[in-house]
Amino acid sequence: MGPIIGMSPDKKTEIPGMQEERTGLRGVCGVGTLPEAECASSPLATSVDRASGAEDEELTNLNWLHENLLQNFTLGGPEAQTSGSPLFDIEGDYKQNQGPSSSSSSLSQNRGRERDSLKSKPPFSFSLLIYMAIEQSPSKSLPVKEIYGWILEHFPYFSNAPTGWKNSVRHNLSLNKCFRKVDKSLGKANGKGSLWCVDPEYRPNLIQALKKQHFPAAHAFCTPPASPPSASSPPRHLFLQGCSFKESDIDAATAMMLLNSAPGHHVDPCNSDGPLDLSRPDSVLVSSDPKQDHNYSSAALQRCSSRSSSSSLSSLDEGGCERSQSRRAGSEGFHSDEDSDLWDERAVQQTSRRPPAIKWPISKRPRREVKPELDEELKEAAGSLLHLAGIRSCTEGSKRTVKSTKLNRK
DNA sequence: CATGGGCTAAACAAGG
DNA sequence: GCCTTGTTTAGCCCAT
Repeated sequence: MGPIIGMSPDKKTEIPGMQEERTGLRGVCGVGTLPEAECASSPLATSVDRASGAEDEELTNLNWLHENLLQNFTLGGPEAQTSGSPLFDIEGDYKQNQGPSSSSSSLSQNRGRERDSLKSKPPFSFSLLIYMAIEQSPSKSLPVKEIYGWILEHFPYFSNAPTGWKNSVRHNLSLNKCFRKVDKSLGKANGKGSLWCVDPEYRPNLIQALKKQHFPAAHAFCTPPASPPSASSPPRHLFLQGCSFKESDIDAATAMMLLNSAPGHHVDPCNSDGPLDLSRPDSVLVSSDPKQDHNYSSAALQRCSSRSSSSSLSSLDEGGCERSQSRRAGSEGFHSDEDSDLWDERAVQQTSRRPPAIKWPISKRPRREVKPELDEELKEAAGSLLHLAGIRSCTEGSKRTVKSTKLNRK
């Protein structure tokens, strides 16, 4: 598939130590302390790779993760909230939890973390960065310049980085089928450049990419919960490596998408509070020219029928193929609002390891038949995802820490 | 080892 | 002419 990339830009520095760390910790976290029922209630939790059995299934439990990990990590303390600087680095907190004597110098540690955050790349791929930026915008569409601005604002790393990252951003926007140009007449009326928005049909795949960045890494923190999960209040801010988010930031968008997938909870991000009606086929520049369907999309089309969802990219394939084919069948542009919404539902269900053979008849499937319990489950899933933004980043920071530690040893 | 994902760099065109 | 934006290509590294 293609466009979605759930990999971090700094993967080159963080990944090598990941596997051994994960395997090393897996033995620790194998203790079955995770509540099972919540796993079933979270569509997202079930989407993680569970091929290795019950142990892994327990590890993918979202509620266990955020209810325990977030208790251990200071996600959004008062200091962090006021500073608003991207200083979350799980290393410090992780070590604080490991060691008894490190809690006295948290202020200096935070300053050190802030310095680190300026040096280290954010744990998101450019696709996800763009996705976050766009989803955070009120109109769910941004010009390139504002995408730059958002990235700079949330990831100060790039302010000191060479300008090549802007090229990468543009490259992603152009090449990644997840992003679409908005018709100038409907969007930015003056000035050059177009507005860019997230293709609603690819949104679930972006979610999954984001998710898959979250979950596997969370294994690194699979320490048995020291205390039973409590209904602690969720963090208000999530401080990631290299960036800071309010809870309402990026994963609020993600959560909103999950909520969108819930029957009766549709909030069209492109229509909600902006003038753009992206559900209209004429509101988005979509070319049927096969020439434009290059690279990612064409690869996606080629692979979509054969590959399993072993990666976030392949998962995007699943969605992209269907849409690409439908596009080639003549339906240019966005699906109707209902179509994309239905597709979202299907995507969420597919991530829930529903047998892939099931294909809902789009035109016949009842919409808006709200089952309250299902609705609540989806809401919970959205909430879980909110928390996971911090958790995954915690693990990224941890992985980075472990890696650097090993390098230092060498 | 092959394949694919992701990043980076570069060139080029178009428009302001 | 310069800058920004958008597209395209190529190459590299890394994980699977």
